[in-house]
Amino acid sequence: MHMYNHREIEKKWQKRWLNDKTFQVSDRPKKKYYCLDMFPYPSSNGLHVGHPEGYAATDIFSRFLRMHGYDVLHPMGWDAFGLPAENYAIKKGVHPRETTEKNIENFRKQIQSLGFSYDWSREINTASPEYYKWTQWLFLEFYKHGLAYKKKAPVNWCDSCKTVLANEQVQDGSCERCSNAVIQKELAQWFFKVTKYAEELLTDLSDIEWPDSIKRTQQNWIGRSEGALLQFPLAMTDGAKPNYVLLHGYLGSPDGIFFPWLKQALEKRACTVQAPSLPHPSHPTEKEQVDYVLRHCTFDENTVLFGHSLGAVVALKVAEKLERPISKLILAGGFLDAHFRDTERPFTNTFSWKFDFEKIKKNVRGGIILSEENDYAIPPEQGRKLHDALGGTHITVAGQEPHFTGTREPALLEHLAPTITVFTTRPDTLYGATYMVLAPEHLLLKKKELRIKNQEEVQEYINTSAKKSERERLHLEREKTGVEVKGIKAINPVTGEKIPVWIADYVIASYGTGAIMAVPAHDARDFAFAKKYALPVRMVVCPHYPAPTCPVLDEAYEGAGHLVESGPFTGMSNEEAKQAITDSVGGVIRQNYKLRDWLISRQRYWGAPIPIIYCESCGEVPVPEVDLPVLLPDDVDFRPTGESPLKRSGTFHSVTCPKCGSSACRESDTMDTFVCSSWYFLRYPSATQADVPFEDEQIRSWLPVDMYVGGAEHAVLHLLYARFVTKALRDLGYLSFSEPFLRLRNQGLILGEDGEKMSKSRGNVVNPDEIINAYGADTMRLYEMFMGPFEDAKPWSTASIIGMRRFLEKVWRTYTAIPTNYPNIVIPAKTGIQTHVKDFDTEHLNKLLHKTIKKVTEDIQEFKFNTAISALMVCLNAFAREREKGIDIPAQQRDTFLLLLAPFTPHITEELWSMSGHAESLAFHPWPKYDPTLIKEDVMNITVQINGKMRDHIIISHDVSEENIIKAALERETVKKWTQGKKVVRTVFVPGKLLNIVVS
RNA sequence: GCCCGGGUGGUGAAAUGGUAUACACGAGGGACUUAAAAUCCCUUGCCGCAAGGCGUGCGGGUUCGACUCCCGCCCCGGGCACCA
Repeated sequence: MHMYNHREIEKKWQKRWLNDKTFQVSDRPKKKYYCLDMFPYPSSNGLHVGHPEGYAATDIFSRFLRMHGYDVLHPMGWDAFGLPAENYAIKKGVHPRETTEKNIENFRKQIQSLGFSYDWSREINTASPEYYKWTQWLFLEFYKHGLAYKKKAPVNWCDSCKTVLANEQVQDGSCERCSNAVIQKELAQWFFKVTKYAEELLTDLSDIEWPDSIKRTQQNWIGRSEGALLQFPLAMTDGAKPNYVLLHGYLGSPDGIFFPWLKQALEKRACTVQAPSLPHPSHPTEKEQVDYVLRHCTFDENTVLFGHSLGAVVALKVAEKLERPISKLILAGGFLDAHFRDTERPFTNTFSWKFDFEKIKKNVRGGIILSEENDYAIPPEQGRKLHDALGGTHITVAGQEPHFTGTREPALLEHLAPTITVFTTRPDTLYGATYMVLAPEHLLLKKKELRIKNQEEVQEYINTSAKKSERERLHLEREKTGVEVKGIKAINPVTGEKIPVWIADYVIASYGTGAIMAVPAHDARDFAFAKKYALPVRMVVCPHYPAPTCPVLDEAYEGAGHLVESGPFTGMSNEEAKQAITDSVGGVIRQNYKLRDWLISRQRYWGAPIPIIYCESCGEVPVPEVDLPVLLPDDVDFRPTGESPLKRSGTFHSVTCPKCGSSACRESDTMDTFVCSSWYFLRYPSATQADVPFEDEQIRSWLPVDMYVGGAEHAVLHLLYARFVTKALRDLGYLSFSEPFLRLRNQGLILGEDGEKMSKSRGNVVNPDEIINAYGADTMRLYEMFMGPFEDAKPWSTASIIGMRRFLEKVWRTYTAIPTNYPNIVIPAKTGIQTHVKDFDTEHLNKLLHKTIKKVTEDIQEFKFNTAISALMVCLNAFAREREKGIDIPAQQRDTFLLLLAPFTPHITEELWSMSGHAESLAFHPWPKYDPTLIKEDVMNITVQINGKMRDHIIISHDVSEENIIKAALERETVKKWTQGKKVVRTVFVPGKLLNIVVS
């Protein structure tokens, strides 16, 4: 017999599990459970004590489930791309591939030294070409379906990391990685269309079992609010009124979709509108329709020619044939050839599809091309082609309905007539709107025809706010600033009143429409601004209606009430008025989200290259799937310059176009590493398959993930992205479920001994290797699980580990009969137990054991590992006391206890299990069941309270009635002492537990 | 400013309407030992000789009874941050 030697035992079992492939699962599970850890970034610091906390929890859970007969998929892999390896390369000149490989080796060794039951045959590495080939495939799938797109936009730029960042990676206006201030830069970048799933990402939260705090964080991040789009015509001090020619499309008419609404809105602005009904809308021919327009409509230098869908094609042809130039050409959902996304249309051969763009450009002074982002018929490149041919402005907007088929399309009106469109959650306060505010970046300010009188002042304000970093805006910007835009006024659509237009950076360009109607009486921010610049405050919602006078406001009133000073709506409740006022001005109710599309381009080297090629003649060309992976070249100078390092690799950068063969270049940005980690859980089941990213059958067998464990810091990063990718892949037909992770648990942070977050600079980092070496993996696992509630942050204490080690040594002693230094068995005098009691106290200890089974089983299911361990300790202490008395624990009870302990400390339990004569591993042994009849106590211990204070206990059998218990209680000396000379007012009896006697 | 989590012995913590402090660390005492370590036993919220009183951040409330529920505050931690 030996002393407990953790080094020997742990090495032995770890080796055996690996050699025997104990934890490899089959591809065809009978009863599946997918238990997943967030895979680590293999940093050069090695494992941190925070890692094993989550890994121990999933390991306990996996082992527990295996003992319940589940086939548990429990894999591990490496989130291996990322900045630290690259930064290290810059500093030390070691290639990131080399560092990463070394770090992975180290991580694997460390993780294996903890005896986790991973299926190592499914290990994945996101930086391997076998993996990132499929990350690139994912990008291409998204690209093909309009979920990946490139656009020029103001983006977050970290000048120290020399790369752009996603919104989710900006914290307090600073870079998440290096804390450098983030500035705004206008760059063309790749985005994933997360916003398409905003609503679903929000509502599906109710289907998953996640911590409420994470759900709430995601909810807030998605930031849905319901409001109205309202349009304010602009009144310019001079300038002629345009007259409009509106052309409908295939199967359309001037009475269809948005045309009546649009016509009315333009006429309200005192413009003339011609909206001809084009001949044969269901069998349109070019000649007939174009001639019809030329014959029936009049054109002059103030004409704005508008065409929707096929009407846009007619408009182009009309513009080509005009004799005099017109003011403007506006095309919505237009196209240049008859290739549609959905079906063929019958006018393919009745139009010529040849355009004289020079002539058209000569005949129109300006042009606007509007693409609809969810267009079901017109592919996005049509808008781009039109723009290439015509110039002017090309804008992709969200229509009310795909392909601008809503009955009201505010986006169109906005571009047809000078208009400010606002999003407001308070359309009920429209009568109180006394001024407008545009964000400094608002497109309207770029329009020359506005004839802004203080252009210089306005431009200066725009410039200064553009220069401000996010952080500056945050820190020195409680005080609002702004400049009035002189020379234009907005018209309040209900009062007809002309109100001033301001620009101010308290309005954010990227939210809503980038413009607001300011209602200072009912919005705190507008109120502060109005006070500063002496703008009128008009109260229109009063909480005291119908009081004759409303209170004078010294702050904004944002609560509910009834409308006052609001024309026909006066007296209506403000909630009702929201819809009523919106309708009366032709506005639309709309949901708005704070969520932005996910910016995935990174100007860095150590990531998956974006598989796009730019060809001089074909433009943007996706790399054909057969050419994947686009390999990351090794011969690269990684120094960050702000330009992607890949651009400087000649072998990588210059290529030939896969479509036409002419010279082209590759996209040189790489993908955000979060793209790699947004789908890795789909890969594990098919980890070794080279021909597909994930195999159908495997997906059906194993997914979705049943239990997912990791840190809460990913609440709006990884966890949101993975949900998005899952939904997108479902819509592309690859998956049949909508949520990737059914249950989620977050481990709490392990703090340093000083109670602060562990960090190198604080010097409070604990190295798990030393702990494992000194105390053993089992002790380490047990300690991390015993520290406190799994989800709470808790400070590390090396001194406390000894308690866990003592517990395991006690287990060892109890099972191996290795004597303590006690020379022989001595019965402690105080207990008064007779020496002839040599039998296991079956009755009492069996009860305790069965209570322990119940407690441990329930606690593991609820991730309450700390109390489960404490229950195991209580049970063992009782066993050990028996052993102290020289009494043997019967084999059945000994085995049961080992099985309960096994998920927590697998090495020592396997060893003791085999020493007890079991040939098979206990990893798949059925989990013990408890006997409910054994758990019941046969006598009740009733607490007796007097006036709610505990005074006495009575021990009494179950069959005694309440009445008799009260009687018995009142006869007790201790009770009498309190009831003497008092009257019993009432008694409260809790069966089996407590009796409260109320006296006065 | 808004949202979330938390505040219980010397320490990590347990108890989610019914005996406050299970389990563990630390501390003190004892047994064993030439001695130490290990082990085993006892004690360990505060005041008090005791009877008893007080006690879960603070102040109120609901209740026969509150760490637990409600209202108002204070402090600590985390997240969001001019989102119309």
